Amino acid sequence: MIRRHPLAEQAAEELLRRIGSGEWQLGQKLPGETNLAAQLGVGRSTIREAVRELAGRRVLESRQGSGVFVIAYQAAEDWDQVLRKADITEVLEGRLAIETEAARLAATRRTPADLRTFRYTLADRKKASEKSPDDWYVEADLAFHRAVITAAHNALLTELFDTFVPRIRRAMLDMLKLDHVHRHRHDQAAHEAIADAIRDREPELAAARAREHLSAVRSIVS
Amino acid sequence: MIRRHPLAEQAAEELLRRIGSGEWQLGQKLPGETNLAAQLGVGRSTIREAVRELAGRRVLESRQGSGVFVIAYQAAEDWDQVLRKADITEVLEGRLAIETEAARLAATRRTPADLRTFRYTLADRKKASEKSPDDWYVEADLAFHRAVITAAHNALLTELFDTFVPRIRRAMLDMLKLDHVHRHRHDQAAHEAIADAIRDREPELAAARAREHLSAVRSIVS
DNA sequence: GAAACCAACTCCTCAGACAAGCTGAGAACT
DNA sequence: AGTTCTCAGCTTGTCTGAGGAGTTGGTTTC
Repeated sequence: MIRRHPLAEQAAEELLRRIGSGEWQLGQKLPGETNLAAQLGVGRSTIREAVRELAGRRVLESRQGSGVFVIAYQAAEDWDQVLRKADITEVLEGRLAIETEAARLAATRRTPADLRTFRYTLADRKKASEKSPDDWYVEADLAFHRAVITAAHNALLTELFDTFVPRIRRAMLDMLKLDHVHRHRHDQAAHEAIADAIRDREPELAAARAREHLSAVRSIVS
Repeated sequence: MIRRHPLAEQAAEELLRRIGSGEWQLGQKLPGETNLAAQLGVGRSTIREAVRELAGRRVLESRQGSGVFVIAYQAAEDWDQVLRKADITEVLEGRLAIETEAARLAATRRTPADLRTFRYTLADRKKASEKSPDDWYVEADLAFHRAVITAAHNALLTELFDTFVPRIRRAMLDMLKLDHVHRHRHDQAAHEAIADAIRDREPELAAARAREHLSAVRSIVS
């Protein structure tokens, strides 16, 4: 049998499996390290590393002198993982939800500094849309969109967007390889229109324009 | 309660700090175990546990015979943690974004089964709104809102909502302790109106009603 | 030039020793 | 009796030395 994973990783998986199966309840203590090592047939330091790995994932917590305790039944949703596998259409719909609302909020909360950022990022985006490599263009586009989110002054929305960014970036790069047409034309104008609506404090207009733009993107990929 | 950090945890934090500061770039190799141990003034097994912890958090990856590599600049956002600390107003704005869009999508995608779920959950909610304890009422309310999200048939939005649920639940319970007035009156009607708009395939109406309802909730807490 | 070889690196695992901290039972005290 | 003190025996924390196993890059060999 080929061992693809180190013993410590296998031990961590085994512990996670047993926790999931209800062998140890929430808040309960696991058997001691020496005991576990004997049970799984590995050395004590191997068990320690397995426990440490699950501690990093916030499933276990070890207290010196007391023991190792279960603090969560399952690893917290790894959004990176979820997003990596998610259908790009679903991600775009999530993004649409967040960004539309962010545009609406931004129209009432934007500061002069936000407007300055809009100008800079839009200028960058225009330059990049002309003859830069794809990844520059994508970064410039994302920078503007992030500026819109930031202007909503809601840290939760910003973090949500940042979580989505890697997935969106990959999807955009894939898209650009297939379809170079839509890169130049009305796109820059659509972005400027969103910024204008936010600048003019028009929540509904900003939201509508953001929705329209992202709906267009969604209809390209689906 | 004071909490001492074991050396291995401190070492993990130090490594994370150095990675964040750009000392080692993405994909780059860290110095060897013996080297790092000497640098931080700890034993080799301590370094190994620190690395294992960061591996559990998907920041590092160690390959036997090759070395330890950086695979992410920062630990994936622990959303449980983020939400626990987040301002409830921000969470409600996030929920508003997701749920409004979900209502819109649901109006075009809802199945007969979804409509049945609406009827059941609305009936439960009505019953619970009359004389059940607070936590029943909250669960019944959340069940209906989850049904709306589910009817959008977008797994990402559903997972997003589920991530928010614990935080929303706590906030609702806190709210009900302060203000028992708004529990009965127009609330049930507002929920039924959302369900009706989805049933009648009216995306804009469904979205508007969801927005209105959640805006009302937000204005109560802020 | 290409394949085989090898040495020097890396992480992986184990065992043993001791330190540090917690817990509960019993002794000592009030 | 009730409270506090003490300590033995458990726990995890840390270090070290010894090999095992895999990777890498240079050297030798053909």
